[in-house]
Amino acid sequence: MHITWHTLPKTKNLLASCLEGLLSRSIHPESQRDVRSYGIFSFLHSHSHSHSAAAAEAETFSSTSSPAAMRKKKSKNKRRFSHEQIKSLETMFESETRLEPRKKLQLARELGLQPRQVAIWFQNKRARWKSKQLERDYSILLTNYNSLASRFDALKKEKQALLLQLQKLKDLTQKPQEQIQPSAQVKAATSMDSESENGYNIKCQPELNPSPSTERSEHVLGVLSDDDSSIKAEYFGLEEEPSLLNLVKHADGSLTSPEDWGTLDSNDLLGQSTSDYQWWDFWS
DNA sequence: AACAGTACCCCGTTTACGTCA
DNA sequence: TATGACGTAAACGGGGTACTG
Repeated sequence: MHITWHTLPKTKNLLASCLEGLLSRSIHPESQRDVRSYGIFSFLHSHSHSHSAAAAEAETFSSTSSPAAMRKKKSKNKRRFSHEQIKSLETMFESETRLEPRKKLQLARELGLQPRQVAIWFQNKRARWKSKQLERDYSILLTNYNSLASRFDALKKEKQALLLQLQKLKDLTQKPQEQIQPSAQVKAATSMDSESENGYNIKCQPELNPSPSTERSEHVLGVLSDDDSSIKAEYFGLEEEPSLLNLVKHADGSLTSPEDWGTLDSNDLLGQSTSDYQWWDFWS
């Protein structure tokens, strides 16, 4: 038997009927449905039909229509699903993103598609949906990061102002130390514990342990060294979360590890930093 | 318990169509 | 009108997992 492109549909139909016969005798009926939607069955049914249909259309249109119209008509039926089919599939996808086998068969029957086509459409749809979801998540994260960054900058400025104030107060306490008697020092020290003029309660303990106080002020001044990344890392508690650190570093639009996104709840970014680490912990 | 067969999933890629400059 | 580039939907293949006999 000599098989050409013209005899191919007939050949395929012959093979398909043979396989149908074999299938009905050898495989449990419940299993037949999926076997029919796979591999050679899918090929024999869909392609033989689509090719013969396309060939028929080609014959119909070749004599009457322009090549462009013919191509349009041909492609319209050959590949893309119709709007009605897409609509039904979308509707079903909204209710459940994974189809039960029975529903898949029913839907395929209703839409005139192969069950495998429905399954593949759902697979592709899930992939598209996931991709869109990633874009949405990224957008949310970026928004959160921007608001957090601006909040951080505001706090940083506030901290600078408070440190200046602290330095002034220290100068005030050290000058009397040199000039005034010890009794006056105690008075000055106790007054330091009271509320400062801007409303912030700054605790200093120079009289109890002068050297740690000095260390602390050095530490504070060290933090003051405009090393934003170290400050941010410390502030956000990112030393324990390298992935978050990377996220912050790359939040300019170059997030490089999308596989980590799934584990990253955008709420954590705000929640963790605010609940576990207060802004005044900078120097306390 | 180990194994083969099957169905389904995800992921990356290919194929083919639709659109636009 | 034809054409090539490009985006996208449909389809495929491979690898993995769960289930069943």
